[in-house]
Amino acid sequence: MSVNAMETRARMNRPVAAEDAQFTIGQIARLTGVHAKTIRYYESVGLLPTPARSENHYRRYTRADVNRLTLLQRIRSLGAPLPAARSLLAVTDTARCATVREELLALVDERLHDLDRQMAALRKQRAEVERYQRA
Amino acid sequence: MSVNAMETRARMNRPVAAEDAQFTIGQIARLTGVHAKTIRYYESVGLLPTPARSENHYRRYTRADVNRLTLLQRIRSLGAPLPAARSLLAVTDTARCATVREELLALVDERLHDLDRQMAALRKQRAEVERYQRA
DNA sequence: CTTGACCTTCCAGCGACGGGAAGGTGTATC
DNA sequence: GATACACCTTCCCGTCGCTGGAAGGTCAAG
Repeated sequence: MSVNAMETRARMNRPVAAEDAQFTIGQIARLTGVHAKTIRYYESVGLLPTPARSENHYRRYTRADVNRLTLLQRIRSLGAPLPAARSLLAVTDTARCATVREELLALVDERLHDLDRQMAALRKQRAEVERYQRA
Repeated sequence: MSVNAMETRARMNRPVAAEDAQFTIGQIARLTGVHAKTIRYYESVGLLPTPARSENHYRRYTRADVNRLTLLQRIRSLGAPLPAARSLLAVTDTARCATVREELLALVDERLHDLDRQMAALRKQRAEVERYQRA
């Protein structure tokens, strides 16, 4: 079955308004760039809520799930371990937008700092290696 | 037994010239900053040669082992995976100093490049997060 | 009817160690 | 000599964040 056919079917099975459209796991995988396997894993460790199921037992995801997964993916790309991602996602569930923004900025800045330090150390090593032959 | 006592004993057991002094695993761990566990692991996967043993079955390491381990540790700190480290160490076993130096420099530069790209991506994300609240 | 793309569950393994058990060895101190 | 303690040995299991693969169900198209 093609992606288009799938999306058509999804719409046909449940005639819904655009904002609570449903997606299969493969569809949100393509939408977010996160592998289906990884999505199931995130669910298994409680980072994503257990989704509703269709009659054929397929997972059905909503826009909200897509958003959450997108945010999760970004947090992960900052190098934050899953426990940190978990607590940050917990914040987004309860707190205001500004708080989330601050936490994200803090995470980004911390990571930038970290990379800075790594690069400094590397440049030192580079100089050392350059002296290596002469020594 | 203290470290000093250990070193004393090592010298007493085998009266040797300074350049083929022997070390226990704990001693080279302290010298190189690599955990004893990690050293045993490196040996188990063939990154370090199987060392000689004392009569009490303790591993005995030489200056050469210390050097190799130090190099290995540096390669690892560049983020190279163990297979890459393995092949680079293989180079050091057979090739001339200049070759090793070039390989190391290539590794460092590659890593620096990588970090650069990461930082650029992060700064882009940062800008996005800053716009996040206003949107 | 078959092909093929999806989806499901479950179990195994990766890299690079780290923790901890169970036991041998060495020195220092009582 | 007994004991305490640091060190060493092998062994096997656990970690993190997935990823692969087996074995099977479901759907649409040719």
